[in-house]
Amino acid sequence: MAQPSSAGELDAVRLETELLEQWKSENAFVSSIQNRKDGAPFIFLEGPPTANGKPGIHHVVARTYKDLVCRWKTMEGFRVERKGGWDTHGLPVEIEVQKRLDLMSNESIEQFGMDAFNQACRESVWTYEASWREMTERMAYWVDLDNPYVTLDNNYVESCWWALKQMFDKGYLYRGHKVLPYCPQTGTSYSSHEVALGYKEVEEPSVYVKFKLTDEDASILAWTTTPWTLPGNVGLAVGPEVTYVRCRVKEAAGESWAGAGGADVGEELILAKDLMKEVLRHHVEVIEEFPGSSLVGRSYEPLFPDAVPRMGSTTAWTVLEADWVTTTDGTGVVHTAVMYGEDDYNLGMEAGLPAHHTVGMDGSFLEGTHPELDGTYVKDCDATIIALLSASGGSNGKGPQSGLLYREKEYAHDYPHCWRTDHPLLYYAMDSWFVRMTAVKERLLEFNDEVEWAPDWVGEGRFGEWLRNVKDWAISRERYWGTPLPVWRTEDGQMKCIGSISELQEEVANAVAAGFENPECPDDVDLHRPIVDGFTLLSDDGQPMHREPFVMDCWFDSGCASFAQWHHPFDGGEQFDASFPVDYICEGVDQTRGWFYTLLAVSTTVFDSKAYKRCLSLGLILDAEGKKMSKSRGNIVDPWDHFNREGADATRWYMVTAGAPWNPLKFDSNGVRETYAKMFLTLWNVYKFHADYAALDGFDPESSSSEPDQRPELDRWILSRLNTVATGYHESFVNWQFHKACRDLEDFVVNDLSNWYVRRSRRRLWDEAESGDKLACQHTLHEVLTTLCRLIAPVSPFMVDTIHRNLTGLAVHQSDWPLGIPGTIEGATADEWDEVAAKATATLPPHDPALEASMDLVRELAEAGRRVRIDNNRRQRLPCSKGFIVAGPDLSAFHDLLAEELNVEIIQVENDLDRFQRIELAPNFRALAPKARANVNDVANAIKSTEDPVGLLAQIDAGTATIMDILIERSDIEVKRVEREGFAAQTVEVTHGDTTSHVSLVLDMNDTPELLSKGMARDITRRVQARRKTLDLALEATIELEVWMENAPSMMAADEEWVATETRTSACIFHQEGAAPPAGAEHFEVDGTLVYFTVV
RNA sequence: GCGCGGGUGGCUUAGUCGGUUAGAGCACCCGGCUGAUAACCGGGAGGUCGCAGGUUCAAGUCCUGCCUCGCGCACCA
Repeated sequence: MAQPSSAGELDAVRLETELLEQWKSENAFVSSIQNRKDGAPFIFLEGPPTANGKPGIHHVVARTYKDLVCRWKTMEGFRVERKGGWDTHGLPVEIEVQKRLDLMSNESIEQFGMDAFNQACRESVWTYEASWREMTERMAYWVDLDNPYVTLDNNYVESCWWALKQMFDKGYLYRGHKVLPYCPQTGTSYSSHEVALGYKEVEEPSVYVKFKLTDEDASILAWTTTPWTLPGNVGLAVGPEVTYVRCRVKEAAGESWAGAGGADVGEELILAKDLMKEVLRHHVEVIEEFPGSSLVGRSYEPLFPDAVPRMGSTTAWTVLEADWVTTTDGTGVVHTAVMYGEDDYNLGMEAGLPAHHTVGMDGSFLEGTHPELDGTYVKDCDATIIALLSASGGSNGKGPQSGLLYREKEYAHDYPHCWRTDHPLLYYAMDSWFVRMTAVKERLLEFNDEVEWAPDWVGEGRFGEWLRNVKDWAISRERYWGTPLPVWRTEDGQMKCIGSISELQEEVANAVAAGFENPECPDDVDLHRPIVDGFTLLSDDGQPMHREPFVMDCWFDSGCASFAQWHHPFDGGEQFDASFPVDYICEGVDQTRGWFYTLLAVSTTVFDSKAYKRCLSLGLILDAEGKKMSKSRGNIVDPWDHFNREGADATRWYMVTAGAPWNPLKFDSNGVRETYAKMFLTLWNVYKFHADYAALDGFDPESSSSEPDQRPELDRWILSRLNTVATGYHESFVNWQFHKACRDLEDFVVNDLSNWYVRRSRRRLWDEAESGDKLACQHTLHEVLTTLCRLIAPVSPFMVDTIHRNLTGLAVHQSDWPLGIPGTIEGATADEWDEVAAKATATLPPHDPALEASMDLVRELAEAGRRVRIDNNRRQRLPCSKGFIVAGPDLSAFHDLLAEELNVEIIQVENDLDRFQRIELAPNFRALAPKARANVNDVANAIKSTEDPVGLLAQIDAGTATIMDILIERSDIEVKRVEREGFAAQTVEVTHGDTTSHVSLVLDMNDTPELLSKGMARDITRRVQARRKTLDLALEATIELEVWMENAPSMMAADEEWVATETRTSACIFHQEGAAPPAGAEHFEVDGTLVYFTVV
């Protein structure tokens, strides 16, 4: 049944695309889960991507890490359901549509019709869905895209509403103001991400303004870069610890005064002491110094008396203290306009300043601010404001003769601009809804502590830092396309939060009964705007309630994914209970403040629980130059470039081995190429070697057997290596060190398996007769390859499936993890690796560390042999009569192998170490340093450079060795044995546990006629073989060979015979020395011998 | 500005508790080996381990400051 067929040449792309078809027809993904239907659940939650952009290689990276963990856990016996998801709301979608329909302001959207606009958004979301699906399938990310959760679905929205109502009922939801960057042209406020897109350096007038104290003839100086906020001024902030001075102007300013403003001689000004030089342009005398705290409470004249009503505030137009005030720029006094700065707003709320707008949503001054300003766009008012302040007496008529402006100064700084219209943004206090995250801060921190973060510093550091500074979450957006905020409100502020469709229907019915007209509210009412805006509800005291006209931050949507994907609590109770909190999530580190946070924020406020147990936070993907990949930079790598060239296996393997998952990955296309050539081509060729012979011989692993402990050392060695590598691989997986796991495994495939085991085993399979040795090799290859396939499968799922199927008849993705399947054990949980259960089900071959160590040494000696030959100018094919192994462990089991590798007639063990070796002494600094202290270097040099190491060692052993009055003991030194000069030898160091020994290899360089003949035979053979290859002859084809030689050693008959058989000749003639070769004969020269030959 | 993570030959990177010759891969050069694959083996060239101080007998590794890149936060009068 499981008899392998031979493997063809590798065409990775074809292999993968054919396999995709097969998976599809077999429904392989679904059956891989059904296969584990009785397994313990391992819950993965997909972070929903937005499908309104084309997927790039960076998405492939994230999906690889998601996929590999899910596949790995499935193989371990867990049931790993993977529901796909789509994030479909939010500003990015709206902007995309606005661009397409050329609707660049809210006004134009409303003219166009919110209904139609939202419909366009709804459709736009799926623009690239097909691309995503194709990418996802091609890269073999197994996720259920046929039943995904979609944030715009009514069910999903209803769950979000329910969640919000939980918060509302717990008192976490409130209505307030937030100062946001706002574009009056588009009527839109922006998230910080969008603001970051639009920073531009601009030069603007900044002004130093005098605020005249009411109770004395002095003014406090304050600075601002936004003169338009001055009419809104209601306070001045000073640092309580900062030192301020009051100073008097002594003489008029000089000629160099530039711009408006000024001060009268004798006028008194107050500002931070540190900033006098920076700010003042007059000669002044300091009258007094005092801390900021003594200014607090002083009141001053409003600059624009009518602009802001007092509204009962006792603190308006007084000096306030704020610890964030610094003296790095300005005057050390911060002008505070409550509605137009975040600090200002917070301070204003704290101190009870009037919260009153002087600027409308259209960006122009409101009526009543000042006759010369009213109705004008604020950014056009700089000159007017400066002129008003500069007038004698100033804008309020209560200032000094010189006016209220002290100075103006051009100021260059970065300022946010609307990235769509290029207009400067205004920081503007807007009505907004908040979730009181500050109330649950301690819980957030506790839950975060329970999460296993990879890497841990993201949890403790970046995310922990964020949580420690948590602010209330502004969840409302004045937008159209999103989950509507389900809060209805009366004009006098009574509120209702609706948590379900049925509740909405009930409330609508009540309202209708009370006589308020309402549209129909069927079971499948669309929960989007503008439908929901149409409902008028009834307050408890009979007033009409209208919906707060906001949609929610789309991050709120995705933050609800853990339960909204099941339509909890309306449906899917079981699924939810069984899958919350989830076991594993994985996204880019840029989600720290995004999804990682909102998931936790929602679960904490709604369920008082964490949302996920493990979180893998991935590093950013950079291009080959180290620049972040982004659409705007145009440096996005198209994954298909690689899918269509090296294939998804190589692409995925490359991404995992290129670095730790959390490190930034510089995506290098050459790296994918290299991975393909090294890892996958090598693996394929090993497989091909096995499969071709297995097919030829009709090898069937089930109908023959070969006891592992009966197999040759080489087999037992590779099996033991496999055990070691697999164990380490698994260990690294558990520790999230996927890169390390895969690098080590790759090294195993290339070095141990291909370059040693297969190379050393080739001849074993040439045997045409059925031999125990051949069977041993075939069983070994079978075991190694199938185990490798299962280890590699989670990372690169294609080629290994093909191999595994051909060797075993079974799909690799239905098979078990070689280290055990604890997930299938009753009572298992996904929370930790069950050692006992794993051990009971593991299928690894026996581990033999001693054998591995011996083989290591053998390989080192083989390499040493090649080095010896190069140093001594002896070609590799010319045999040596003897090779001596000096010291070291018993390697007699490998002597034959070594003799072949070293091309020597016989290996001998030399017991007289001193015949080929001498000793060297080296200091052991760790032991020596505490004794010798500052003299350690001198002592060390004395030990190193001793003329007579043997004598010194004898003294040390006798306890009589002192250097610089320090008794040198055996533990203070290391004894190294190295080869003696004058021998063709190399010494290698062997570490066995914590002891090191030195083994030398010595080659006998003397020639004999037999050796020369043998060597020549090998050179001829090799040339003829190369010729056969260039002639593209079949392996079993025979040739007729003729050879002519000049200045050759005399050839032994046995060697001529050997050449004849090795090169598969039907006729072979060695001509006498002196016979002339034909003109076209191929020829080569080796060690002074000229050889000609013809192949027919 | 604050926080986190980096900076090691041309490129990508490893480097444990501080231990005296900083290790690999790619690319390059020379040589070898090969019915062994786009492979392999040996050798070579290429490194002020970001800079400057400090601790130490000894620093890529620990400390301080600075430069620089990335990310995040705060963006401020």
